[in-house]
Amino acid sequence: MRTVFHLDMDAFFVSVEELFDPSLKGKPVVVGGQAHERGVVSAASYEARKYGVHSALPLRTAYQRCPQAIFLDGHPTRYHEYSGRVFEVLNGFSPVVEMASIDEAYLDMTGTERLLGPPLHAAHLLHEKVKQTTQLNCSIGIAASRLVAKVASDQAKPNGVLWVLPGQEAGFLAPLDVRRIPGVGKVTEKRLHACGIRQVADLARLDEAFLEEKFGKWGLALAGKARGLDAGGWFDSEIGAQEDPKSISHEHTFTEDTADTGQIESTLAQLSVMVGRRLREHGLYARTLQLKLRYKDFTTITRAHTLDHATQLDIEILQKSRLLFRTNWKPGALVRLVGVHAGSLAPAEGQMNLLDQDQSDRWRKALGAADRLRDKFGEKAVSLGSAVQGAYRERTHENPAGLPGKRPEPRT
DNA sequence: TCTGGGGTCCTAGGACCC
DNA sequence: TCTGGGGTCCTAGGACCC
Repeated sequence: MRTVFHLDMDAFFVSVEELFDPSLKGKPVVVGGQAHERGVVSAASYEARKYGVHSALPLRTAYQRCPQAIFLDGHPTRYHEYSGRVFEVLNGFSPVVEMASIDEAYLDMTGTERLLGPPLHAAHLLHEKVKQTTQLNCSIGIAASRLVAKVASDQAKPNGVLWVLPGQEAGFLAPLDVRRIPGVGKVTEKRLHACGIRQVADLARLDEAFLEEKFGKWGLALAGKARGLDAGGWFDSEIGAQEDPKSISHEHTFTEDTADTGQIESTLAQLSVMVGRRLREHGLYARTLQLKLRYKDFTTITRAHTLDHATQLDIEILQKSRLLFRTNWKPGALVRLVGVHAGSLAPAEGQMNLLDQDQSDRWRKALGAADRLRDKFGEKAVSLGSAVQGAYRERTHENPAGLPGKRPEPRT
């Protein structure tokens, strides 16, 4: 029998902000941007939640509901720093720790009893230690599966510990709304309601065949979840098994919708550089590049292209995403968002002829140098995209095929 | 309600191959 | 000729999570 902890920080971003500005305590605080900006709430203080403000709510709506709230842009580097501190504490409690996101983690506590005592005791020690080293509150769920531990930490909020005893899983879940099951979102909830299923108990009563017929592969997993099992999908994976990312992407929503190709393509250049850089950081190469385009009316298209080799080079990423943009954009249509996505990632670039290989090596060295400059002097040290764009223009003159030629040498 | 940005996983259809 | 069947790859879209 496994013992799993799920630890979730309470109102994480807001709580970190309060550490740096104690005057925020007890007030309605919204992290995510200014009240009039495009964007959504990243985190809301419990005070703000009383007015119906919650994460993912548009900032403008949050303002309508709670005009007296304090709106903050937030400090991502501080959040990462505190997330790291939490991780250090967790590492002292179990060798098997997995940060599931910036503010939550799973710990496999199986076999820690001799050292830390029974689960509830260990959880209280952990809760204390987190508070002591970060001054932040968290909630902890304890169960035999990841799924139930996660639901338990949710029920324990704020600042609580909840243990679901082995054998009690179904009973614990039964009275809860189906929406509490991770993976059941707005759409699935509605479909379940349409079938008369509102609580987990209703779900557990149904037979698997019915759920599979109605909801496919997902329905089958759902049947297991209703009984507290880590049935299928992500929850079934080992805790702490950290794998390479499967995709890397960056996107940007314009402050105002635009049909200016210069603006859109220079944004594509910036996004391409960011994607290329992340690929190099991970030592990964992408074979599929994808453009994302969202229009004024929010209709969104994605257009992908698979290369015959894998790449981590900014220019190649830009070339493809720009081509996809030029061939798929409805001319004149106002664009709200553009994105660049790299998929089919692998740790090597695959077969390439020697000439291309040589060119590719030189680019990689130059880009590595640019990355280090940015590390040292900040993101603006190497003008984003313009170097690549310049190189691209030269290249198109000399070499219309866009294949690596003798020049240009990358400018950094 | 005027809707971010970074991900994961699933579905479904078509191409292509044997 | 009126039509198979499985496997794999690619593309597009969508649900969901924090």
